[in-house]
Amino acid sequence: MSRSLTKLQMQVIGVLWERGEATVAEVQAGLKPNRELARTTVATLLSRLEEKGVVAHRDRGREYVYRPLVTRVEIHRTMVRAFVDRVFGGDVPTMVKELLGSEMVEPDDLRQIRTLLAERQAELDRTASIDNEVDGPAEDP
Amino acid sequence: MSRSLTKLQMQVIGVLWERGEATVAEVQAGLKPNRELARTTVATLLSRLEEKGVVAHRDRGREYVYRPLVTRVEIHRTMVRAFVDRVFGGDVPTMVKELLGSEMVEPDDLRQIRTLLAERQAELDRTASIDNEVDGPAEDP
DNA sequence: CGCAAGTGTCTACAGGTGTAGACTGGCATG
DNA sequence: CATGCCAGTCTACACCTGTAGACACTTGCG
Repeated sequence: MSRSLTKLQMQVIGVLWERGEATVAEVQAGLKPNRELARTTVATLLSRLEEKGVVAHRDRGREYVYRPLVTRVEIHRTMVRAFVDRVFGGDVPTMVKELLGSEMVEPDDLRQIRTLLAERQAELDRTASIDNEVDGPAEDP
Repeated sequence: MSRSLTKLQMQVIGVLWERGEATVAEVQAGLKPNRELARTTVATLLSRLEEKGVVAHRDRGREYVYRPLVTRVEIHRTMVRAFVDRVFGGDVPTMVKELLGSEMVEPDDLRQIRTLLAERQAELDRTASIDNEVDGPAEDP
């Protein structure tokens, strides 16, 4: 479950993530700044997302109130993984390399990324040292 | 030029990248380990890639020899950019965060990424200091 | 010379996506 | 009660992608 979503689908479920839940009209309004879509179009999109199992609705009077069934982070992870597999054969460092070369990373981004990386590394180091007790020494001289 | 490619399209052009150029039959053979596709299917795929402008062919006797018109790195960059825009609204740090949280990054990957990052930062720092010398406080000469 | 083998072309179809009009039924208001 | 607004449903259509069969043409081989 929780397949990859297209840009438009992301925008639609994005409105739901922002608000917690929303009617078709509210989603349509929430999309407004970016796209002008007919109400029925939004309804179709939501129905299809429901078929895919990523959103659900409940009745409220004569209208439906949709809510997301998957979190943003879940979708993100699924999609990043699929993307890296698809395009880079699962090779994350290569992807990072292209990313850094693509002129879409600002110095400030870089700082943030380094921080994240340090955190993640600390985490892994902790795990690794626990592993070492069981596993024996690593290959690093 | 050089839109995003699907997984299958990546595999097809991947054969061309590997070999420099190839006939339909060669591409079909090159795909073999992964997918069994009819010759006409491969031919269709190549024609469509040609329409998109990412490959071209020349005649050699009665067969076509296809070659890539874009490099792997170009495609990678285009696709990473499109992906980050589509899924993360262009927010690279967020993507990296999800990436690191997605359990697909090994300690060794982490080391490589940190190195890349350091290099890139050094590069940006150089550029920044040059800018400062020329640019000073305001941006208008 | 005639035919098999190999090659490109055309056409087709199913499934997904973006987009929306036409249709239907209920509810509020005059 | 009648009428129109508003919400959901159905149907449709164009375009992209994956897949491939039916055809036509060329050429090497017997």
